[in-house]
Amino acid sequence: MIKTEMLRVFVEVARAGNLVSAAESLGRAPSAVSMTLKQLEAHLGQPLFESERKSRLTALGTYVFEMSNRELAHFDRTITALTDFASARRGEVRIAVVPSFAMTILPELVLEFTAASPNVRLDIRDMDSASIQRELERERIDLGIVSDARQTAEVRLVELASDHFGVVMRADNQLAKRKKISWQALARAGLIANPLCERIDEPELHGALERAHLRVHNTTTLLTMVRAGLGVTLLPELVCRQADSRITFRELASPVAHRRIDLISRARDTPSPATSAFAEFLTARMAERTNLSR
Amino acid sequence: MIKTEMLRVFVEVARAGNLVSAAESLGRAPSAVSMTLKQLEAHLGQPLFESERKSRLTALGTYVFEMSNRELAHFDRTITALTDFASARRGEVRIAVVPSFAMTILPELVLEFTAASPNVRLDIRDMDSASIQRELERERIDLGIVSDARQTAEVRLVELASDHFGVVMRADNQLAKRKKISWQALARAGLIANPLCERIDEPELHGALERAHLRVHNTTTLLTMVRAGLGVTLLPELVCRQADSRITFRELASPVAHRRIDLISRARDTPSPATSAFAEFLTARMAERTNLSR
DNA sequence: TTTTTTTACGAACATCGTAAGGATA
DNA sequence: TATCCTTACGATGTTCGTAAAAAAA
Repeated sequence: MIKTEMLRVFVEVARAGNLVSAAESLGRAPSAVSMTLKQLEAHLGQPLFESERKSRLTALGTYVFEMSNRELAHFDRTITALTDFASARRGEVRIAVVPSFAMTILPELVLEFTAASPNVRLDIRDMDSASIQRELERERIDLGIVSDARQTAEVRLVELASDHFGVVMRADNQLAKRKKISWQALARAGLIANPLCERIDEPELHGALERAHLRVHNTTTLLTMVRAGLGVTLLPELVCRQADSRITFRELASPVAHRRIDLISRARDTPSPATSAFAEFLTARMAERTNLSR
Repeated sequence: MIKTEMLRVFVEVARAGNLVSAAESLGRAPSAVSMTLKQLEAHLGQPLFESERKSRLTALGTYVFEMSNRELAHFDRTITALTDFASARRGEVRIAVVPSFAMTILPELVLEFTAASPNVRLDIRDMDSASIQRELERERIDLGIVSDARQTAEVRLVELASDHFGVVMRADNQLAKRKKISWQALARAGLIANPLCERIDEPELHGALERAHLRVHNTTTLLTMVRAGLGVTLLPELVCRQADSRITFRELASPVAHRRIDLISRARDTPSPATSAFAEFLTARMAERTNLSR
C-alpha cells in the first residue's frame, strides 16, 4: 500500500536531486530512503528517475511529484486543522446570553478572547433565559449565560457571578454622599423603573416603582438617562461596573436583593475544545472580577 | 505522527458505531482497532467518543470524522491518479503527424485507442517532418510521425511502414484491368499531379507531370477528383488503403518508388506510460497492416 | 578515484492477534 | 447477563541503520 511517508520521501529526493542530502533533511539514513523509493517504484511498476542518479525525473516522476506535493499539502493542512481544533486554537462556539450581560460585561471579554484565539469563531445572540435553556437542549447553541438557572440532568451549571442590586445615580447626586441607601431615601430620589428591578420582591420598593414617572427597558438608554440627571435607578452591580466616572453605584441598606449569573452547557455532551476554552476563560475572568469587588 | 491509516480506522468505527463490526470490515482484530483509536486520541489529546461504547461522537469526533472523510477521499483519488498514470490508464500524449498520415490512416487508429483508454488525452497536430523533429527536441511533443526520418543521438526511431507509390484510379478505369502499370501507360491516362508524387526521382514521370492539367494538394480532395473520373494519380499505397470500393490501387511496373513512415521519440527520456502505450499500439497495428498487405 | 546508490544483515520498533479481564446497557 | 471494549503479552512483520559492494561520473 502507498503511504504518505513514501510520497514525502520521494518529494524530498526529487527536490534535493540526490539521495544523500534528501536523507539528511529527512533525518534518515540513505539506505532507508533508497528502500522507500524502491518500494514506491515497485507499487507504480515504473521508474521515477531517468538514471540511478536521482537528478532527472521521468515523465511519471514529474507527474507523481506534482500530485504528491498537492496531496501532502492537503494532508498537512488537514492534520493542522485537527490538532488546532483539538487544542481549541480553532473552532466555533455558539453562545446565547441574556441581554443585560450581553450588553454590558460580555463585549470586553469577547474582545480579549478573540484577540488570543483569532481562529475561534464566536457566534453570539441574545435571548431570554427560558429560550436559552431550550436552545441549549436542542443543541442549537453550545453555551448559555442566564440568570438564576436551575441545575437539571440535562444542564451543567457554573456560577459566573453572584450579583446584588444597588442604586445607580449621577456622581453629583446628593445620595452619593451616603455609603448605603434605605428604601425610603430611594423612594424620594426620583426612581426610574426597569424590568430587572421589578422582579425584586420587596414591599417598600413597590410603592416607589408605582410612583415612578419613567420606565426604561434598554440598559444603555437607562444609564444615559441617569447620566442626564433624570433620576436614579436600581441595577445589579455588575451591569454598571464598567460605566463611566459620571455615574456612581451605592449599595442598598439591608436586605440586599440577589441575582445569580450562570453559565450553562449540556451535561451529557463533551463540549468542543473551543467551547471548553471559552467557558473556562469566562469563569476565570468572572472569578477575578468578584474577588476584585470584595 | 498521525497517519492516514489512523483516520481510516477512526472513520470506519464512527460509521459502524462499534468496534467489533468496524474491526471486521477493516479485516483487523478489535484489539488492534482499539489501540489505533487510542493512539489517535492521544495525538489529539481529547476523546473522540462520548463513552467507551463507540456509538456517540464528541464535538471533536464529529469534526475529525468530517475532515478525515474529506482527506481520505482526496488521498484515495490521488493514489488512483498515480497508479492510473503509471499503468497508462491516464495521461496525455502530444503527437505531431505529417498531414498525409494524419488525414488517412491515423483517425481509425485514434478511434480504437481512445475507446480502449478513455482517460488518456491525445493531443494531435499536423506539421511537416522538419518541424516535427524540432518540436520533439524542444519537448513540445512526445511522439512524432514523419516520413524518412534519420536516427540521431537525440531521436529514437521506429519504422511504422515502408510504403510504395502506385496508381490510384476509379474502379471502372481501363487501367484497372492490368496488374502493373508502366510509366508510359500512366502518362497516357490523364495524370493528376500532387506534392507527394512530385518528389519521386523518375525521368519518365516528369514529362507526365508537366503535361498534367490538374494539381491537387489536399489528399481528400485528390481522391474525390479521382472518384469523379477526372483522372488518375500517384500516391503511397497506405494513404489510399482505406478508400472506398469505387477506387482501385494498382502497382507500378519497376522501378517502385519508396517512402518510409517513422515514429520518432526522444532517445534520452523515458516516455510517460501513456506515451509508451500509444507508441506500442501504433507499431503493433501498423505491423498488422503491413503483414496483411503481403 | 570519488561520489552516489544499492544490497545485505542484524537490531529496533511498531503492529497484530489471542486470550483474559473490565465496564456498560 | 450478555455484549462490548480494553489490557497484557507473545508473535509477526516492517522499518531502520551500519557496513560493504556496486555503479556512475
